[in-house]
Amino acid sequence: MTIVKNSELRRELTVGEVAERSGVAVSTLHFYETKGLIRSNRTRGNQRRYPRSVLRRVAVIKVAQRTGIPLSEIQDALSVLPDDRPLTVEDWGRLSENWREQLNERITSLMALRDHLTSCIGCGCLSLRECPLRNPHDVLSMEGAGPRLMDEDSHP
Amino acid sequence: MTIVKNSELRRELTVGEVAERSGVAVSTLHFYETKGLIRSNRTRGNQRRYPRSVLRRVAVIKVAQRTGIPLSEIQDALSVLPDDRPLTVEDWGRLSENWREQLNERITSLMALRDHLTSCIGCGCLSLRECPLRNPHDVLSMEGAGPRLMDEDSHP
DNA sequence: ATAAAACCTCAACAATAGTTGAGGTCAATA
DNA sequence: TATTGACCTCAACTATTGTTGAGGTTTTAT
Repeated sequence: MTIVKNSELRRELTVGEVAERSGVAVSTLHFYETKGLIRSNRTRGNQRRYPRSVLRRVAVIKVAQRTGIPLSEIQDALSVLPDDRPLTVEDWGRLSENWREQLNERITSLMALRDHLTSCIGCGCLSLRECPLRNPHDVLSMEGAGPRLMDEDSHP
Repeated sequence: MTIVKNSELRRELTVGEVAERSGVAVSTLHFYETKGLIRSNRTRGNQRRYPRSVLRRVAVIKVAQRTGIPLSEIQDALSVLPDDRPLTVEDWGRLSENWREQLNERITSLMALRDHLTSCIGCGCLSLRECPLRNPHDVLSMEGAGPRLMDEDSHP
């Protein structure tokens, strides 16, 4: 237990403090600010000062990134929230419900891929008509314009 | 059923043909070649000609990409394989076993995240000591230097 | 009061995964 | 043979997610 000095109970945090406590680099916090993901107040000397709620905001950003969501979408989602107070249960619920949905889709897609990868060890990816990894109407078609059907004559 | 002309049974494919059949852009094939992922023979006029096996190679690259593996690693894996003949069952087995392992880890990680996201709707991410998304020794510590423990005093 | 540590902006750079365009050549068809 | 579509190289550009460094200012501690 460290003794907490009075000065450390102040309401606002410097970038360095936010960086240390959130685990992201100072440069990243600057970057997030340019992207509109976080916001800061400035001292008269133009230095950033953050409300403590920024820590939770950064944590949310990191969680969303881990689900594979790009910063632009995170920004969209966060933009409807206040950035001057901690999230409420309702705030968080709206965010996470949406993200959980996307995450679920990604997981489902990856699991399908894994299963096909597993079964394709058996087929050796040699059988055109049976291997789902080589069939445009199965997994590969799930993302963009995937590989097309290949000819049987490409076999040895 | 289209009638296949004799000239279409030739052994080598042009970039345009590979692009069309594999579903990737010509520029991407050029790019893959600079990265050592595929290789081409050249005509006397310096145009690329590919053995048909390149189609399977490109398909494998696309599958690996979907699992989240970067091109550099795909290149490493493919570099031990011949690029002048189709993959055998053994070739494919070696590749996919390794990639399936990585894919499994990603899936496991994302599922843990999803579960925490779900349970955190209930906790509203307000309870510092209970929410695993905010605890550095749980999920967040699984990838790099994640967010650190936050103060209780960041609550309203 | 002064020095050190932390902060500021802005531009450039890094890695990944490509795409686009300019300027010129090759090959297949009429 | 002439033309047209496909091809060639190379450089520059796109987007994402940041990091690094130069040159200068503010804050904090002694």
